[in-house]
Amino acid sequence: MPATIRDVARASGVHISTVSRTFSAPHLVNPDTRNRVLACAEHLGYRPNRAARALITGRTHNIGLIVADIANPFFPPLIKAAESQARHRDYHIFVTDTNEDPAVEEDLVHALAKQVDGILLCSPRMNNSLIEQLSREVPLVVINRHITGLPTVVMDVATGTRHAIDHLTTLGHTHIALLGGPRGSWTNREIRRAATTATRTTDTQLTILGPNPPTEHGGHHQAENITRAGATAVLCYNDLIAIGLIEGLHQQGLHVPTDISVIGIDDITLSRLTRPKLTTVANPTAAAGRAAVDMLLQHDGHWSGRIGRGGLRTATGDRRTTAQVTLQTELVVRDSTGPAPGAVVSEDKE
Amino acid sequence: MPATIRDVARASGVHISTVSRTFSAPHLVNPDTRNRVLACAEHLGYRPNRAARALITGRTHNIGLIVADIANPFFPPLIKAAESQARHRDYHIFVTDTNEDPAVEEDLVHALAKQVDGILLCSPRMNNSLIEQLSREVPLVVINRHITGLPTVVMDVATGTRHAIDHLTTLGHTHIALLGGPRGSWTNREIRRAATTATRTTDTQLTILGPNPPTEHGGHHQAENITRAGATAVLCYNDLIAIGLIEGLHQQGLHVPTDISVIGIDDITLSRLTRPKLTTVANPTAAAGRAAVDMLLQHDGHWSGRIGRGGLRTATGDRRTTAQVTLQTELVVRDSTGPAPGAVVSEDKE
DNA sequence: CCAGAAGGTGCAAAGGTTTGCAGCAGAAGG
DNA sequence: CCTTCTGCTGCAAACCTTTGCACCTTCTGG
Repeated sequence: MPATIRDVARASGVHISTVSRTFSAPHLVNPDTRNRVLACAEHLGYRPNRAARALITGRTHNIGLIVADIANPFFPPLIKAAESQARHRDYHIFVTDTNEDPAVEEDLVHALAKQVDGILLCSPRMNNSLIEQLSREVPLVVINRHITGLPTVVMDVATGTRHAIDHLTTLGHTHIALLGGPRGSWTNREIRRAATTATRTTDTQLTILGPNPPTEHGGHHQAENITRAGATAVLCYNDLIAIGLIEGLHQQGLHVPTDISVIGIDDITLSRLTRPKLTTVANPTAAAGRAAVDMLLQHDGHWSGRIGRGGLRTATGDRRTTAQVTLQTELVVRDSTGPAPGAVVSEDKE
Repeated sequence: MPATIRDVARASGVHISTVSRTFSAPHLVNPDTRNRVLACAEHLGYRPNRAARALITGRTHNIGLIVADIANPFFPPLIKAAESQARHRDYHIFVTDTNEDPAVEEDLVHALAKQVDGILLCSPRMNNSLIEQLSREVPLVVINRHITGLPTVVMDVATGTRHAIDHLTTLGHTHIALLGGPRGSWTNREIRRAATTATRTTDTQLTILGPNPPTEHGGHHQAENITRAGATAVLCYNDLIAIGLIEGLHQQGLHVPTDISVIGIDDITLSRLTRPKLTTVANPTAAAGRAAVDMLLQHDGHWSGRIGRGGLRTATGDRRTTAQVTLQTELVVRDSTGPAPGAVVSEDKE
């Protein structure tokens, strides 16, 4: 039933190769012929069969996107941006979910490898050497993790963390807690490192609690430990944890920000809708999604140089130039942070 | 570089057809041979080329999923469930986003048609006749819309609406406002119809305001109109609108639920995290995602009956039996609803 | 001991497209 | 008028897999 290139060829009185060229290399065919072919194709409802095209070109025009948890509100904006960017370049995106499981990650890379031109690996939980190995099997762009020698897109969460700590110390907080994220997260390590460094210079005490699952439950469970530790301010691995924490503190009868200040990281939509509105380090997730797609496709352009008949893919040893993109974060001060209880803060806001 | 069926055949000393059968019809090949082949395949890192397979079988083992807005928190749980269900059946999912634009919907169906075995059309905004027409080009399962003659998965939002209205009238509310959703939404029409019917039997006044975009802004903007109308309770098209509305009311100095009650629909995760926690009609979105995948794949099974050599797809006129699934909704009472101001309610709660 | 079945394997065509090469016509240059 | 070039088109192989059919061997039952 579906019209093939052959039907179009017959209808327009040309050879199938001419039809093929009309679509994949229009400049090679006479304008008159081209228009005739296009008219016939339109009329027959012809659409190129991507499987057949993929079979011979070796390019599927598909991209894989692997995320830890689609339902985690951090990811949808990224997915959305990536999908949109890809579509503009005539690519489609497979989205898959690993349930935060490193083993599933590896399986998925393999499963997708043969039917995509490249994979966007988002906030991976597996270790670097495995990622490097996988990147030899299929073009990979890693998001939210820096790996030397691989194309990566990361957010400058270290600077964001520093700003957050500064913000808190300025408000007079001298004992800050850090609620860490999941094991295996590069971002988590960055935050811990940055927080440790930032508090060393001042007289601030830092209490680190974790790892925690990156969900509101993760934050909720730690509420007691926070108060027990005596911190007056908390920086959280992400907004979800922060929101769960606020909820937990609230149940203990503590008020945010009067009794205790809370800062999240990410700036998911949700953070503007809770009460109090969350102070947070905004991550440009949409930009990250777009950048990753661009990097993958730009690379893909490089790779697409055919080496003679059938030389569809480059040799594995190919050392291509890898780009590393770092995106800026921004501290967004809202209502969940305030002066430390009892602290005297000079509020010269000029 | 990537190993093909031919490499495996050579390595294990059998014909390529035997290798093929080892993977696609294992019971037809001698266990000894099979193991030898599998060992060689494993050793060579062979993975079947899906494009080639798709080319000859006509089945891509891919599913398209078209949603209005990935970033709308209603969808991710559905996407996640669908993806997981599909993966268990060795299918992958293309996710695309229409930005609430009906024209994009149509384009996407066409773009996806040739590289998927079927499409899940989620909360479509286009009209029924167009959907029916598209369903003749590619297997379609429609979610959140009832169309006679097509396989559909809907939530029984009418019953949910009735329960919500009952809940409000029981609390003594006599003037209820309904904040409608976007134009073209089947769910929106259902809610309006059910609300109108439910209020007619009692002495309740119903004020309908809309259409509104299904976002928190949509609700926020209507806050003034609600108070102006004088309603003491509001049922919203979805939780996002409800949350935006509460925010807007709050800015007017009104307190929820003391001054005014608000009910949402969907029960997105967020609804449990706002303050006050939202009373809402819970929709089983994950179940819907799974059901839709099942329906599509079951149908697909039907269709896969090859008619002789190369008869890969059924004729278009094929009148297959279509299933219609309706999932139950549930009223979840939380903190955003309470007695109408001044109303005397008998609180016999045992 | 023979007919027939059953189990396992090989053969080759087919699926829709891309692309290097060859061929052809007409134009440009000498 | 002959060459050379350019612009366009046709030819056919190749991409990798699936599958109907035919063939061969071994086993079963009579």
